[in-house]
Amino acid sequence: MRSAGRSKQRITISDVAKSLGLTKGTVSRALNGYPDIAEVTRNRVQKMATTLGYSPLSHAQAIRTGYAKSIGLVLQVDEHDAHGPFLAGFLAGVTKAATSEGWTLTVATAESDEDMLRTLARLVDERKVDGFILPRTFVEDPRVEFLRSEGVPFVLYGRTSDTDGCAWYDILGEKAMEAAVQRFHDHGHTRVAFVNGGPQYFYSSLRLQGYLSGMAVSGLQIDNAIVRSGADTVEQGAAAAELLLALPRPPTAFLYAVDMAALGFYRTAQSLGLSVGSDVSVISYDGVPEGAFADPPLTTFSVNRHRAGQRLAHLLIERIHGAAPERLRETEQAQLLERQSDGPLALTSEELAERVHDSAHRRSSGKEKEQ
Amino acid sequence: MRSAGRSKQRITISDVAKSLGLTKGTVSRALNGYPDIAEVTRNRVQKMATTLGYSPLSHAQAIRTGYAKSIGLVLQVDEHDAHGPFLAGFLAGVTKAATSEGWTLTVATAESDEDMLRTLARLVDERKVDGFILPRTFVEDPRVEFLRSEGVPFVLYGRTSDTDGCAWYDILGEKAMEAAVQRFHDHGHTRVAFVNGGPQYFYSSLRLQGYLSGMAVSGLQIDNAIVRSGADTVEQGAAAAELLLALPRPPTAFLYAVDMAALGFYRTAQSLGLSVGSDVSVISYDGVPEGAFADPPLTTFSVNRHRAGQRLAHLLIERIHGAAPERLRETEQAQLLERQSDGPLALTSEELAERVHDSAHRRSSGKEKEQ
DNA sequence: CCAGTTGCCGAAACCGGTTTCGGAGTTTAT
DNA sequence: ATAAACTCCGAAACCGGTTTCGGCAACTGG
Repeated sequence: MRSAGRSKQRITISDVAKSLGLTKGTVSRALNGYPDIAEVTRNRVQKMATTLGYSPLSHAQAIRTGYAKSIGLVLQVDEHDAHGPFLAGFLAGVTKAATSEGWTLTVATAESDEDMLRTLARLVDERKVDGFILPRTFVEDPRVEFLRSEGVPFVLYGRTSDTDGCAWYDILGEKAMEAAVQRFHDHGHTRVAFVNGGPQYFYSSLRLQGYLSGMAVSGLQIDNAIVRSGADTVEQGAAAAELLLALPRPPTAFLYAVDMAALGFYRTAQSLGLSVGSDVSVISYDGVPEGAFADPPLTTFSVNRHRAGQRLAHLLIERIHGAAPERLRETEQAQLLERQSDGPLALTSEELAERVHDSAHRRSSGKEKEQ
Repeated sequence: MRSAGRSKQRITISDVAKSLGLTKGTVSRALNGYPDIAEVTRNRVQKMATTLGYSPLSHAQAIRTGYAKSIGLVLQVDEHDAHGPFLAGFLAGVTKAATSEGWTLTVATAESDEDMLRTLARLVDERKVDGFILPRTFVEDPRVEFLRSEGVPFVLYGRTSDTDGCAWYDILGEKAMEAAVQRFHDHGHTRVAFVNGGPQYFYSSLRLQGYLSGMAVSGLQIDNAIVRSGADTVEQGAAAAELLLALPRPPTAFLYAVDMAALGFYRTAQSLGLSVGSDVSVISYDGVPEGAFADPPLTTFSVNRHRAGQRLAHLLIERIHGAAPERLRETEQAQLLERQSDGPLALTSEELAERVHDSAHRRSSGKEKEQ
């Protein structure tokens, strides 16, 4: 059960105390900023601690203080791996901020909603983490309810409706949607479709708002026939595109709330012989790396995930230290990546309909694409 | 410094002991399989523990046992974020295996080599983790040397030259390269270029071996002019492609050791007006999601990262428990994803050279593409 | 029947910290 | 000068476990 063990003897708080002729209690208080320690003593202790290379064992602290100095992140893996591309930079941001304050990041994964709650419970039960970062908030989020009822600190990556006790960091997706509509409008488009993500995500409601507001600002007519939702994956995005393009008066501009779904739009457009970026325009949101390698590269709003991670870690630590959640709410703008999937209006809605119709005929026999 | 704290009172080992009329020492021994506990007592204890919902506090255990039951993973972020797409499934695998044995995953990031060693040292120094999974092994790997000298358990995701004390899990990239060459050969290609990753990675040496062996098996001539290395990113891959295609007798088939670099090949091919999958063929290795959205979809060897993570976590835990590293070495095959970036020989090397030459002329004027 | 094992558990030390309590020495107020 | 109030630190309990040690009772063997 042992072996493979480390050898080097750690230097403990007692070592520091001994070499200073103090007791470990005094050293502890000196290091932790208690007021009943003479300033000169505190300095001696701190100096000795650094020259000896002492650093407290967080486990030992945790057992008494109850705080592990660890932030928790539980990823839902089955979730149409939308997480994937988000992850690397995000983790870097979180750990960077965490380490700078002497904290660590504990990550776990869950395969279902129940698994998620079980995992959260286990981590907090075993005191492995002091709080959580919750990515991708839902309209009805069981994680929030659970943690709130348990009194466990958490910070949302995203916003939510029931803001009670919630701290968050979020990107203003609604502003991005609004700007996208105006960009389409500036390019002469008037029939702008909106393909939203799943209604279970809170961000979907925000992005819809943004779309509607953008349409209003641009003075464009809202047609519910070209507003869809529930597209988070490539397949779902492709299906939505098929439906929209098959309309009698198809939209010429497509605003997607989610990059992966927008990549599905490419698939449909291609199979209909439509050239993305000229025949039809699409703008999306997320900034996934796949978008840069699509043909043509996807115009999208990118979020700085590194920064998001960093801020979230910071906010969570503040929250754990007792800051009021109301004070811990930050939002930021997404950044437009102007690429080639959108452009000036080239085909009218009617011409587009014709093209689609023609292509549908040819499709009955020949299959295949080329490039 | 406090507040926001949990309320519910944990039940401790003393609670279990008290409600059984035993001492906590006895309960501890009963739960941990000590032989000096009567079987009937052990059963009573276990039953009571579960009905009371007792689970030991890992920190409290760690302080005495020295083991935090946590596996460490330090990601190098500056590393041409090749990590990105690898990550999600990998983490899921690691945490799945870890949790099933009551362990957790602590992740950190490092921004440079020194930062990496510092971070490793810190984590083990503070006893935050009991060992590490080291992804992407280098030919000369400072992490390995450091951990070996410190006596800290670790497991490699990849192999290495100095196998002393090393346990690992790896995918047989060399077999994949070999199979790819043969696939090209079966399609009539004879001039097969190889674009390797950076020579600092150990896998590059293996993949080169695989390429050479594949060429030998297929009876193809090896021409050092069409064997390159150092391409891990899109840009580097694109640059290599430019050089190779500018040769008097350019290759018609391109074997890339790294997907991201292969995506750079697309860029170059496109700018030269070459159609990937027909005019020129490319096969690669990694199975990054971006490849599926390239046009045409990239034929590549995919590795099951979820499984890799799972096995690595398991191996590391065994290693920490004292198993000999020689016993902890596993390898597996990559899986070919037959997509559309390769095909039968269509253009001879000479015809290809001509096409490239013509295109180079037209290129002097027009310029576009960005990402 | 008695000495020597063996089985089983309690008592207590221990791990490396934190926190409470009290008291000695010094300063301030009267 | 003395009482009261501070300053500052030692002593010891404590957190929640693990591990060592020793001893009692029940078996053995001779």
